[in-house]
Amino acid sequence: MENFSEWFHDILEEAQITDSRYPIKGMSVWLPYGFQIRKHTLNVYKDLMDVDHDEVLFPMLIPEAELAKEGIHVKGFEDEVYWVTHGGKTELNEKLAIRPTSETSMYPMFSLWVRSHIDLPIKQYQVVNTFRYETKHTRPLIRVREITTFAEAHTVHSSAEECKEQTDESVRIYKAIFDSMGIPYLISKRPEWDKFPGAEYTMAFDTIMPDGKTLQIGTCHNLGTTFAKTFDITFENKEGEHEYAYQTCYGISDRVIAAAIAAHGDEKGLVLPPKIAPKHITIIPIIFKDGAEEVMAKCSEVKEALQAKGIRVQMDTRDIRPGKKFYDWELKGTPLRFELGPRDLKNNIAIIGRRDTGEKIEVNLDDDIAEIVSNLLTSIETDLKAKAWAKLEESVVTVESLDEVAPAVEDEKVVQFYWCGDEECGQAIEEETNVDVLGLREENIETDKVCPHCGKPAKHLALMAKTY
RNA sequence: CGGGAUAUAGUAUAAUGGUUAGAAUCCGUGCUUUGGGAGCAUGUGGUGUGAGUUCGAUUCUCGCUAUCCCGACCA
Repeated sequence: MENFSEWFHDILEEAQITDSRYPIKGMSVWLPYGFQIRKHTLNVYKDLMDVDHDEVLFPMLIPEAELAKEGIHVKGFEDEVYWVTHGGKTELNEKLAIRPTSETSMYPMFSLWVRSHIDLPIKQYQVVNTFRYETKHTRPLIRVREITTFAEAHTVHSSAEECKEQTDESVRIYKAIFDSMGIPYLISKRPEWDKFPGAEYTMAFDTIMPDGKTLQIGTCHNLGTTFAKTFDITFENKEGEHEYAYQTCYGISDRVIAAAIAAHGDEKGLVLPPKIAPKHITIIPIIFKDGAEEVMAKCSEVKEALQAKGIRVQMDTRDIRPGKKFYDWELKGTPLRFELGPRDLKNNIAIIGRRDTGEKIEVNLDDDIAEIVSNLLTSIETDLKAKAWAKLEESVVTVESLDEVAPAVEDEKVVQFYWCGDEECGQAIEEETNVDVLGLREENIETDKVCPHCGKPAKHLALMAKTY
């Protein structure tokens, strides 16, 4: 995969994930196969969130006055908001923003809902589309103008400690999501100048794409009382005093799917982790004129047996040569393939092929095939994850001087270095190297290293990379 | 948003200021096939959009839209 950009663009079309020919820049269509992947990804998300969050749905339009209330926040988004200015031919008295994110849509309502500490915490999430007028070159799933799958959670708490705990918990939830899809990640605390507009601090997940650039795939923001002050979210505490509520928000998007595709794919196409694969296994009957009925009957029997055990199974009965079917499902990334022809039937065996390793396993038709398949799916999940993590770890190199940054980045690496943590120094480093500081991988550590820019004692381990 | 390039069939492409825009692939139909991308026959389908130059524009010029590369910004 020497040209990731091209590979990614082609695979989305060939595997029928999205059709990016929709005539608006940065907006594309989810095709049935891609939609299935998206659905299973959302199920992973929802299963984890539903444990102690409530799913809700807020309106997409936000009055200009609400959006403008939080000065720092609005400044972060002002250049990328779409506006609704007319209703039919009538110009609206007040422009309506199409949500670029939902804080200003949700928090005025939170203000009405929160009265006392009894009402807290509130933990809600919604899966919606959001819109951002991107000026940069857009890229399906990675940089789009309509984020079709914006899964955002918002919580309200009665103390700063609880807020901090929630942010830690959010990080744990996101780890679980990425782990179940085998997506490797780097967690870092974003630098001051790159945190979510209005947040106290931002914990971010970045993955490394095959071209060495990082992709932000999830963020957890501790909002403190910034938004509570702006939107007047107050509660009466146990002592009968009114205080501002503490909030967090955290979100993931379509990019998770982009990351899964990029993390596991190969020259033959997609390699989908079982959790999000539309089908776990494709049964390919090998049909000749003679014995076709028997082969089909056995295949159907296997299909039903697998289905009964909750395995997502399909049978490819198209009247084309088997080789074509093999290529098709390899391209689409189905984790397993089950081949059965007259010759096998005579020997009472079948072949199961693994998409990730190409390995072919002979099974006896009297064996518990559902059991074998389940076990294979589990090892595929484990192996994909291990392979992707090994690649990520290989991609991170430690540097001691800024001169080493450019060659490392040229070599498609992410660099980590010991840093003093001063904002001014960080900005200077970004300017000098023309590489972004992702953030702090480890904070306030004991080290005798010095900052490669200013020479002051280093306090943190920081990450730098070319970013998407 | 600044600099550069591109736009021909579903896809990737060839050609042309003037009769009917060509081959591939894909797709449809028929027959023979089917253990790693089948063969033959036959058929459908095309110059992004708006204006200008011109007797005549897919071709030349400009705007718009979209796509690709580089930069600033951003998730």
